[in-house]
Amino acid sequence: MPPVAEIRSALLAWYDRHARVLPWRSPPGSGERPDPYRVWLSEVMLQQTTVPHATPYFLEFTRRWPTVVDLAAAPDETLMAAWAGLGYYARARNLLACARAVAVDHGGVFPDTEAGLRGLPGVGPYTAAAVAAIAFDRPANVVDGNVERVMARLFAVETPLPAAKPELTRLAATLVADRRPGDWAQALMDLGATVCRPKSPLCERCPVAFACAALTTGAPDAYPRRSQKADRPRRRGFAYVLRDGRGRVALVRRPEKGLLGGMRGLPTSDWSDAPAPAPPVAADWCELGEIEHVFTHFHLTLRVATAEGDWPDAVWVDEVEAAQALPSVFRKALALSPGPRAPRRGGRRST
DNA sequence: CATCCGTGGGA
DNA sequence: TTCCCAAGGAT
Repeated sequence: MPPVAEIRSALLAWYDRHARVLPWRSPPGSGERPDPYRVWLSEVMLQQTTVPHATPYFLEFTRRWPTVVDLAAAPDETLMAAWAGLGYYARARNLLACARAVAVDHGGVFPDTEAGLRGLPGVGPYTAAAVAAIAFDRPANVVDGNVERVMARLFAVETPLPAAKPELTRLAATLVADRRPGDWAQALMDLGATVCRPKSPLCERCPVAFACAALTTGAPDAYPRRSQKADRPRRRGFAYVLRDGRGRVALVRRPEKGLLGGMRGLPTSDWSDAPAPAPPVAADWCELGEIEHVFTHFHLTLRVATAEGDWPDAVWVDEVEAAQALPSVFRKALALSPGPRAPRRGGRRST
């Protein structure tokens, strides 16, 4: 049997000394509950996203929309533009849907239970547990990638991920208690982020090394076991930079669902594994080169062509503002293309 | 249960 | 260069 009480007190003591200062966090042991809106917003932004990447977005969002009711009133287009660059754009659509649900169905107040939170758009098992624990002091079992890794090592779980997930969740549940549930959840995640790291874990600094089964194997970084990854195919296509000669570029609104759903983007060809097709609109095209971009499940090689001309259903947007509101893949494409104020002849060649 | 969905930083 | 993957959720 693992020394549950010792593990808990050792990790909480460590957290009291080493908790990171983060804009959405209240100091450990302060007894001060952080604003549920800020906790929820930070948790959604941090889904599959690093703290350094999400932090400036969090500060800007809370500056522009101090409460969930403010956020609920934001126009879709404005919200999506503010999210541009953060990735996983379904999160932004769900964020707005969730804010509106809280504003309309819950009187602007977040549900204070895990079950209540779970029913909100974009709030899954992890986020519901995290908000319940951190904002409402509920003893929820908060299991993210960090916690899974810590459990896999602490108990030397041999089952590979993702199959091990239920087992890791059960193990994490054995450590949850009524005392300081919010701090406990954050302590576990901080430990995973800073000490029990995916690579090169700092076991000599670990407050629960005394109980770690993976450490005794001599290769703690070999946990969690993982089943083999599928390799990413490569797709090819065109992006089209159409200008009106007055500092504006043509953008299209992408379909609500699917890749980069609901975001504005440059007009493109289809992206397939076949060679990229020629530009479909008659114009004097100048090919500028290509960019590489990596999505979650495929590599993309995008050839960028530019011309003056029109495009079906395009909206014309000032180029500087446009770049700001675009997903990264289109920012790259736009950056490749010289703007009207810095004209450049010829194109770059790839090889 | 498998697949889809971004991005950027580090080793 | 290439590979890994980070505070997941929806379908």
